[in-house]
Amino acid sequence: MSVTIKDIARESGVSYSTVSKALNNSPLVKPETKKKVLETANMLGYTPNFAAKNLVSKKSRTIGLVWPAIDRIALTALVSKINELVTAENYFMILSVDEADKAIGMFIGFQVDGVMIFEEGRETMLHSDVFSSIPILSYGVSGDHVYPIIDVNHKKAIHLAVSHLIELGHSSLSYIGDATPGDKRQTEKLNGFYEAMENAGLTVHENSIGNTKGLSWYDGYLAAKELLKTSKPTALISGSYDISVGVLRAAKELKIRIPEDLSVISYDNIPQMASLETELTSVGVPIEQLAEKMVTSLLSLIEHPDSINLTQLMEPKLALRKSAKSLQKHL
Amino acid sequence: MSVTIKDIARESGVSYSTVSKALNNSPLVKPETKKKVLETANMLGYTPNFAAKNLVSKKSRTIGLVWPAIDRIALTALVSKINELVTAENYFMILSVDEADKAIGMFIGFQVDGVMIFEEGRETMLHSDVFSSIPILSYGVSGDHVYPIIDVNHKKAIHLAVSHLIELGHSSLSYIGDATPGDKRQTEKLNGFYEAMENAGLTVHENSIGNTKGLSWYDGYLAAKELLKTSKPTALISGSYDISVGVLRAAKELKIRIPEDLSVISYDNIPQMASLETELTSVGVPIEQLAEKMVTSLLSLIEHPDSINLTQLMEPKLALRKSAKSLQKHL
DNA sequence: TTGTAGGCGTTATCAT
DNA sequence: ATGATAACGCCTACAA
Repeated sequence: MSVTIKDIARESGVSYSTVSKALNNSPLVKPETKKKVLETANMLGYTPNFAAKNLVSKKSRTIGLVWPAIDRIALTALVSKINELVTAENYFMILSVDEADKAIGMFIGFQVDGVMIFEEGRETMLHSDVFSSIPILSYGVSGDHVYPIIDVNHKKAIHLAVSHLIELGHSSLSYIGDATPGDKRQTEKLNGFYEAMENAGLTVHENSIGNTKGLSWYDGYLAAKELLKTSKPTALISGSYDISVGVLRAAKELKIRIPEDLSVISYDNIPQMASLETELTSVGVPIEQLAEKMVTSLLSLIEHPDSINLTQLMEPKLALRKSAKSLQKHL
Repeated sequence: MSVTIKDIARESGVSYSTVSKALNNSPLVKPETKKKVLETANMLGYTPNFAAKNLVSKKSRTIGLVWPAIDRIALTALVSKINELVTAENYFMILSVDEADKAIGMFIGFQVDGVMIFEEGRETMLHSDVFSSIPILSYGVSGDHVYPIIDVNHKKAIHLAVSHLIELGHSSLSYIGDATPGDKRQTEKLNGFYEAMENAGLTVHENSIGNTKGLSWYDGYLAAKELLKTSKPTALISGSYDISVGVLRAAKELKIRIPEDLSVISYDNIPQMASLETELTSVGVPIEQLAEKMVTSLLSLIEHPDSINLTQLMEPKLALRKSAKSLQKHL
């Protein structure tokens, strides 16, 4: 049986409504009373009951984050950053690794004020009544969604990568990534590649596209092995962090040195890029920017429920590391 | 304003207490009434309010997991597995990436039934009143804790690694890991190394121990570079997954091939070991076993609060992969 | 400045 | 089989 404000009230000889006020730092209570109450509260080891609190206030100052794919490590840094920002705004954040539907149901039950979804691959279809009952923001894929989305200009990102490689003197470029039709985010990247190549007047040979058919490192590994055996590009763009991990592994097995024999640029602008055996040059939106945008967007959605907040496209940047090298030097 | 059982009651022409019973599938309500209630509930898009529910029932069927170090990826697989098991037992799981104190305070506020802590490095000191008010289980370090701990027999793990390397013909072994005095878990590993070496009649030279002074890959990288330059072991044991990542990177820069020039065994028995550029042979408790043990322990603690549940030591296993090789072949 | 009372959404115990 | 009604812990008018 945990201690409640009534216990504090009894112990400190005031009414429990006074205790409530004192605990909430109301100006309506005499400083010394407040002090005494706080002391006995502390002494008794009081912890407020959110269930009761939320029940009456209809607010929890908590946001829920739906993150089913924790094994895809590309997002951990983003999660940490978001938690930081949310904390700074005096909110709590709780995570769920369940599927979106289940997680959101739970969050609503717990009376969170808003939820963020990390969508992976195909868009999560939510029951239409869900997003009407609570502010929802997704780090996901633009489309005809009913809830607002923070998305990345994927095409632009790939354009950046292609341009950089061309500047380095490459003309034989390959792309490796998931081309499963249902996954808009991934197909955007692939389309961006075709587009950028065409703009540059370069042709894309059929066997210079590697379809991983999945997003795990192993998918990347298999596809990279296939690709690097049949085709001999001087530069390769990889669709995600995890896929890049597979590419590195494949290259190693095939005794292809990076960047000496092959320049690689990876999608996903995250710190982990620097901790790979070969530091990967990458393109993507820096996570600080993403985090900032997501938090401010969701909080404004919570605090001004009327604010119409549609899809927002974030601008990617190129992060230079050690996996892409000028071709000239090695001619 | 979300829909409550009173709305359902009004809409379906029964009292709200009947609605409550119907929703909870009580046998005390006529099937047709139940059906009607369920229908209108569904029509209205009703979602139960946990705050209210928990308030009266004093149970939430939810456990909280404290996981401040999400950037240390060694644990993601464990988290997923735990979530799976917990779900199978009809519980929810929510995560927090805040510090233990804050996270637990929040969890208690949300009325979770129990909490798990992933302790990283130094032991989290909790206010003594915390763990008396809620079942707590830690994946942590044995010691004079007041709450139960699931720990790993770290020494044994290192012993396994050492024996394996000796069987492969190695006698010049090094250990690299965090030797910061405060961190019991890490120092256990180091002590295990000394012990195993002594048992085998091998001497440990001073410069064959690399102190990373931290647990990030970069710490491992720096220490490995130092170690591999000054000493020339034929085999190396690394204290954690992340440190191993750093070791791989250092070895690559120094043009040391694994396992041809150097055999490596890493601590941490997790799937990610197989996704590194070089698949690492490793020692540690398989995560399925850990997850299983943790979930059953916490749930039994929740359901039988009297069950005294002290520190439990899990037995590590050796997982053979490709980073450790017989020395003979290369003499 | 403090105390009283009503209500938040739900369950559980009574009556009916 | 159904309906009042009293909790659960807290907040917030309003009254004293």
